[in-house]
Amino acid sequence: MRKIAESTVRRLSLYLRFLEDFERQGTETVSSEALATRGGTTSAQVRKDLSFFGSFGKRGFGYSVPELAGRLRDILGLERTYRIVVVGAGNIGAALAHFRGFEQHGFHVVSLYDCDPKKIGQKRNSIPIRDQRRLEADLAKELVDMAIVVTPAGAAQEIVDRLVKAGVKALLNFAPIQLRVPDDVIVKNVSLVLELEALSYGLRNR
Amino acid sequence: MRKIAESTVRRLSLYLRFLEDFERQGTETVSSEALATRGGTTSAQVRKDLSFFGSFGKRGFGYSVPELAGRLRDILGLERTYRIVVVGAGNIGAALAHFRGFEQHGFHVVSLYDCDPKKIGQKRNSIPIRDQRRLEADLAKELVDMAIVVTPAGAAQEIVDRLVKAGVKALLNFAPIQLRVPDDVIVKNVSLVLELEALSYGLRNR
DNA sequence: CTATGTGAATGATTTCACAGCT
DNA sequence: AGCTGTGAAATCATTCACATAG
Repeated sequence: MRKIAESTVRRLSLYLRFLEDFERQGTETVSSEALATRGGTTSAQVRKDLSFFGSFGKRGFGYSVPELAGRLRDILGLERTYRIVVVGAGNIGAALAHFRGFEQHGFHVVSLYDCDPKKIGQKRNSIPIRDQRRLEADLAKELVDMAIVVTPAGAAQEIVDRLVKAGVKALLNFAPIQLRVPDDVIVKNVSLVLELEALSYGLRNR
Repeated sequence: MRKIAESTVRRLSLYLRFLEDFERQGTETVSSEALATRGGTTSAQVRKDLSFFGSFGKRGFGYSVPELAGRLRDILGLERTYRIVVVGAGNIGAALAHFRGFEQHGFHVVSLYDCDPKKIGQKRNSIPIRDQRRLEADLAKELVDMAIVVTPAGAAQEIVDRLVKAGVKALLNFAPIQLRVPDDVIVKNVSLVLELEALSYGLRNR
């Protein structure tokens, strides 16, 4: 498959969110223009994004909402569910455990990991908090697809090395460091301070 | 000022993070190559990013760590602190209240807002939870610079309309909807499901 | 001699505009 | 008649490569 831009993939995910809304409200058909307006982009952009993967619409008509949603789920690899662990059961880790959006979209948080003996054995939203030292043993029994890293900065790289060694190929990193991983491991970073700094820049320069 | 790419601004913020590390460990001097390696980019990219704003290095030598950090803070508008409110005192809102990174970087969370009478009046990490209905009255007394929106999807647009009307010009949105705001209001979206879907796409296509 | 700063070249992404289906 | 799908054009971002300053 031809290399697809990160920005395109992110927009596809956004289009899928809109299609889910349309599905819920029973809308049958949608035009590229309608998706564009909703997502703050242009109809040409929507059509171009889709065209990398096939042609899913009917000319003069638009797209079938359920069909396009299905195609996007297929493209994004969402026809299956994913098993996830969250490493770090602090405030953010616990909040992630309670976040319903993950489950609703097929991302199943199977376990939290922490090193605080007071937390180990507890649950958050019925998800168990396990001893971080058991990570390798647990993953060897049943591998997970993705890990969310919400440890302090100092612990993140070591945890990630262990996750990678255990076979995890996709990471969502909240720690404020740039992780070093092999080429076949995908990392996405979430940095709230960085987002606020981008807002700060924006406020100042306009 | 010439229009600067979003991607450049985000990298500047990243460079600043690295410079803060260097400052802490007392490193005096850094090269574009060192910053590049750290951030997974190239030295040419680093120099180009900086060149949009001036020339801060010494040829044959590199950059003074404290000086470059200062310049970046200045460029990003971080020579001051910002007052922030968090709307929605659910799990994520509470986690944000406990997040030390905000305060450390000059983003001061002054208040949480919620509509649940059981939560109103409580505190999270000594930040008060106030009645959402008081938003306008409070902001009229003392305006905030930014708001973080962590309400359910259904409530987000209405809250944002009120924040905008009250004069807030910068929003960080966690709600899974595309917000409609006037042109002079900046919005950055954080969508964890979108990040996981991007990981899903990545896992499948390599 | 070393590492910056920067035009010029290359590469990537978005927009345009219209032919082609339905 | 209307909206998609798509090459071609335009714009935007990154990389190259080297003159220049310390």
